[in-house]
Amino acid sequence: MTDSRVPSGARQSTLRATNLALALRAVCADPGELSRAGVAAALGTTRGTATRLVDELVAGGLLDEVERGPGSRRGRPATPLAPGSRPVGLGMQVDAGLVAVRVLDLRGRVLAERLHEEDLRDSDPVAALTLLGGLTAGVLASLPAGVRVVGAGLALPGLVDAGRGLLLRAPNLGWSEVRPADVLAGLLPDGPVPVLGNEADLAARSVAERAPGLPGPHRDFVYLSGQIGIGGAAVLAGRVMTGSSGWAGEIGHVCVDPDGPACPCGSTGCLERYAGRLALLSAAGVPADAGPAELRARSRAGDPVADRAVDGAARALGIALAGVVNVLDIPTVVLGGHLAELGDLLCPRLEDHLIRRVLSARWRRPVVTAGAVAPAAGATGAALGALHGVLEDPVRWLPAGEPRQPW
Amino acid sequence: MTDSRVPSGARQSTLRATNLALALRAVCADPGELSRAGVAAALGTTRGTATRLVDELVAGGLLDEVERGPGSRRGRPATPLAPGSRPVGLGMQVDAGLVAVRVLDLRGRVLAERLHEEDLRDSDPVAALTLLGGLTAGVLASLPAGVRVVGAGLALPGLVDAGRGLLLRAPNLGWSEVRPADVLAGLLPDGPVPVLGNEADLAARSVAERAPGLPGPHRDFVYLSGQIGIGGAAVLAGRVMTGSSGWAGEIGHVCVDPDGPACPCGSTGCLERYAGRLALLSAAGVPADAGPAELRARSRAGDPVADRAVDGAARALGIALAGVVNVLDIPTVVLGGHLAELGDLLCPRLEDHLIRRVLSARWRRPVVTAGAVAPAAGATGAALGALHGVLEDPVRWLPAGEPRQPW
DNA sequence: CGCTTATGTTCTACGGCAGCACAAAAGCGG
DNA sequence: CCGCTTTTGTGCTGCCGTAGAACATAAGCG
Repeated sequence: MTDSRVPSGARQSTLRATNLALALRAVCADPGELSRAGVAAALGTTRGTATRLVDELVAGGLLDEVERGPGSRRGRPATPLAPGSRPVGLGMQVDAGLVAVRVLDLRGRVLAERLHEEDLRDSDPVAALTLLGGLTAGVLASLPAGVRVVGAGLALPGLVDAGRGLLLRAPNLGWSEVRPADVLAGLLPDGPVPVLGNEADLAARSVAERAPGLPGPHRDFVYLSGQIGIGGAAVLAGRVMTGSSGWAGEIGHVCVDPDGPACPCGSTGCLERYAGRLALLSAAGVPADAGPAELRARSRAGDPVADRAVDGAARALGIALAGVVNVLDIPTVVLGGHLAELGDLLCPRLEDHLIRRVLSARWRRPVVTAGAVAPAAGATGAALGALHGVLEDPVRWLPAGEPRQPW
Repeated sequence: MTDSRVPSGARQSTLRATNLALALRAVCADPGELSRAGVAAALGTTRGTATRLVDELVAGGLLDEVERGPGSRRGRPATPLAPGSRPVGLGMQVDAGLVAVRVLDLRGRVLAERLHEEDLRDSDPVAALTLLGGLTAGVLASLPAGVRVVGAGLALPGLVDAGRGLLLRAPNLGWSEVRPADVLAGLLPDGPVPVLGNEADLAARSVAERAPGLPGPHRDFVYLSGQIGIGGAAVLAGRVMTGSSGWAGEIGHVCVDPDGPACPCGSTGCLERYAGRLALLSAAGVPADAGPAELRARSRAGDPVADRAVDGAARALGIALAGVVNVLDIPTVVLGGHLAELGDLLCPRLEDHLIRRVLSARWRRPVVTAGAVAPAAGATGAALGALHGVLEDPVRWLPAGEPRQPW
């Protein structure tokens, strides 16, 4: 007997499951544009087969037949399909500055949300999670009848062990070895246990897709989440690379200068010491509570101290990101959080650094853009992640779907 | 009309193709250990189905029925299966110091090889490739009758555009915009066009698997190829991450010290300036033609200059690798080339640096090991890559297999 | 108002796997 | 030595899912 892992063989039912998933994904990638015939064309099957698949998905609520627009082509009019509106995903987030809950449906529409700003640095985990639980209970109670929560996710700014549902360490919250489900369980109605995820990974996911299966503006990019620290995530072919334990993306602790200042993490010259929110504001002489907007205003007004601080951050970001791009070959960078707020100042300078330091820049020019400045992007990503369970295995969510393997 | 890419739907023949591939992979992962019944168990199918699949693969030469050993269990003795010995992959390599050709079969056995050492720095591409073509023609002519070359690969130390068959730039060879197939085509018998690949990526592949589908000692690791420069590759779940254009892994040009020496690449303080073969030897005061073995001997004999050079290289490698591990979460490093030769000196020091600088080291300790010091690992990886085509789509290589889509 | 065109549905045919029964080839025990 | 047990390998039938084609449906067009 050996330990080699070979996935189990495909049977007839696998075929149906695969095609159901493909049909669903095809509609999700093109909401409202595809009919049964369109699905058939997209999958390369006959219309007969597509009809069978779509009918089953419609019956299970995973697809909706929607009203057709005023399009007037020849022939029998098609019945446009859209992702079902009943399955919804629950996304939650706890960050150093806010607690957030957001509910999305398969079309990426926000059905309900609640944000609560509060300084949670060095906070008590139980208190903060109790607050989150209360917000979540309220949001869930406000949902229209008939929706079905298919999954839940919780974005946290730290190292997470998703398998065991354990937050190992979140420096900016001051939390260690916290198991959020223990606190949330008592506050929420019976439902899916939230899957833990890293805030930057999930925020990146919200950039990679606008709705489950609906690609966003970029498919391959490095995301930089400027919170108090600097998190990151690499997205390749629309998939967030989480590494072998889910701890990938700690760009904030890439060494930018070995002789630089010490970092609480034990290393020296970490990127965060130069481009983290607090480090950047203090280098610019901007009070911490004034925020990046003030820094941006001062720099644009010609304040040399502020501008030098931005320069320093751009240089540090350039060194770290050049390393990342050299190693990963993903020459597109999307800035988030406070870095996005400084986008017009940072992007061109960052591009200059990257062009100089990236080996392949001559053949493919690196591009740096600022992402949308949306609050609690992690919660959106967590909800998207929850909904992805439906796209990956639609059979589980159809009436006849057994919970899992029957034996 | 949209541009969304949804893979085409699965039909009955897809099922068979999938199961053929799974059966083949199961045997490759456990050569000589699985019978038809074992394949059935591995795939979770019935023995009847497994028989059908295996018979087809045996008829096509992709599997062999081998003699059974002296195992004496109860019941009817099984017929052990092994990957077929007729399909072979051709691997070639051009490096700054050698030209190599190697032929592997599906069991990972070397059927033939030829190595030729020569200083090819700033060489003429046509001359070098003509030399390679001659070696290859000789190797192919020496192959036993009945083998079938299923693919070919060429490992090159530089940036490669595999899609267009173009070597963009190989600094240490002094080559730019070279199309090797143009030279090789006239020298080789009609056969598969060699697929270009980066030397480090392919060397990493030869660490990741000992034969096609047979996992090597590590599944997740960062490989560092110490040639004249320093190439690298990240392997996750046994798959080499080549990035969006295939240019990933340029660890040699990660910035280790922004105030460090200028690099011909345009950046400053690149890792190669500290730990590249020539930089390291010259810092240690060892003549370039003496090589890493001499450096190792001096350091172990207590030569302070040599030891300080090793320290400097370890420090630079530590800074760069800590960044890579922080970003990718792959806390296993395998050293190759001249770095492997210095393994006993470098590994412990490198681990110390990583433990200090890697954020997740507390939960998962980074490990640095030296890989086997095998010459022309890139050629082996190229041959493995060529053979992988068989594992991915066995139907193409079976008698009834049409070239591709019939329409 | 009939023709054209595209969509959606229904029916039969075919291919592939599951499940079962059975044949084959060994060891075990009297 | 022979029958029993055990495991492997091979047929056979039935079920399931898709392909392909014919047909029904619902529009626009002249």
